[in-house]
Amino acid sequence: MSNARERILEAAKAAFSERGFDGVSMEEIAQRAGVRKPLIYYYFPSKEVLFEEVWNRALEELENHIFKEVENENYYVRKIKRFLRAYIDFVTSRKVLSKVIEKERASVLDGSGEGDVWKRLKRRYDDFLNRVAQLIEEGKKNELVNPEIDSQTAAKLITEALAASTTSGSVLKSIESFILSGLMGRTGS
Amino acid sequence: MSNARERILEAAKAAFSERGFDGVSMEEIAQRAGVRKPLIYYYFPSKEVLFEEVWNRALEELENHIFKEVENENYYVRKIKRFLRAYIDFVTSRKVLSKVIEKERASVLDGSGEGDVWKRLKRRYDDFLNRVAQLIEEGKKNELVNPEIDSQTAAKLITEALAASTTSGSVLKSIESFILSGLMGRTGS
DNA sequence: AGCATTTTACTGACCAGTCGGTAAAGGAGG
DNA sequence: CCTCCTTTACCGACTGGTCAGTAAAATGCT
Repeated sequence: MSNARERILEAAKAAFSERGFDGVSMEEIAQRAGVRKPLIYYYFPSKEVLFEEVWNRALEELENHIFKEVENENYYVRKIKRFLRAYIDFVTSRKVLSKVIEKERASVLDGSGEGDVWKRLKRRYDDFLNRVAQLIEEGKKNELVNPEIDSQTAAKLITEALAASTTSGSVLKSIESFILSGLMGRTGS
Repeated sequence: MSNARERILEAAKAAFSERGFDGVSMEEIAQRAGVRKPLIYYYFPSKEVLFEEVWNRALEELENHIFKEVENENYYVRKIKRFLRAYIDFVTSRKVLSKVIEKERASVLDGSGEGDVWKRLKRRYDDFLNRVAQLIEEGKKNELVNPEIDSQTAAKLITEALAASTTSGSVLKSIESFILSGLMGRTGS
């Protein structure tokens, strides 16, 4: 088993999280991995594909962390609270991964990337968003989430908002109650 | 009065909004402005400073649009509703400007940019964030906003969430009520 | 076992092209 | 002539990516 490939991925993850896709050169990744640049191309056909694997791994870890915590809980209010707590926990404890996503989400989502790779990145993120939307939809069926709220929009809004909360521990409770009230409340017009 | 400078800024704005700071070359900006590249350097000392002016203008327009609508309203609930509506209106009607901000906000905020310029960009954005936080603080004084909520965090969260809502018209009401409930509600733990 | 061959993991040297940025010289109007 | 705007021509550094080659490990064959 080659650990060079893994070291490259690790270095790429760190680099992309600091400066984003365009801000990082293959040479930099190679140096951080303690490897010559052509070796990266031995394992990955292009910079884009390398980023794709970093991106997919980040989303997979995020999904695992969040939905594992949620699936064995049947009472919806507890479920959504667990979801929020797990999300916040992920963002604060796995900052590197979170920043990879945060830095490129805007570019991935508005689909300005022209190659196949960027389309796949977008699909992957949309899948994640759909799982969150499904969770909200479930709350509407249980009549615990405001039915006026569009699930897709709420999913986008919540994930975006939570990603921004890399702030320290004490304020997290307020984030949680903020979103919770937003979902359930009915203060509109 | 030279309109070349203005054409350059306009072209830069459009380009940066599509591909972000690192994704755009000075040559591309020059071509889109119908100008040779060195002319950009006649008006702007560097790519960073050019971006700085685009960034500052975007934030200034956003602030004007938002706070102009708010300042002559004294009843707080109407005030915050106007704020949200103006924000959503800006995001949906001035998409180019919104995207400039959205694409670089993560990089600007985590301060990985090393030069003076990036520090100034961050300061500028923090100022904007503080004005939003002040608005929320005002709601706490009027006992209309949940006092558990940290204003700074809420400001970050709301702006981040609103920026993501480039979706079409019908869902905007639900975004508004979502955030409104989040601010006022008290469903926490 | 021992030898030959293929595969794996890796590197130095090097592309062609692009990057941000510059020096110097027009061209136009006063 | 001078000053302001604009261009032509160019630079060194760096970009993503390629290629020929290699040490060592795995495999096949006898």
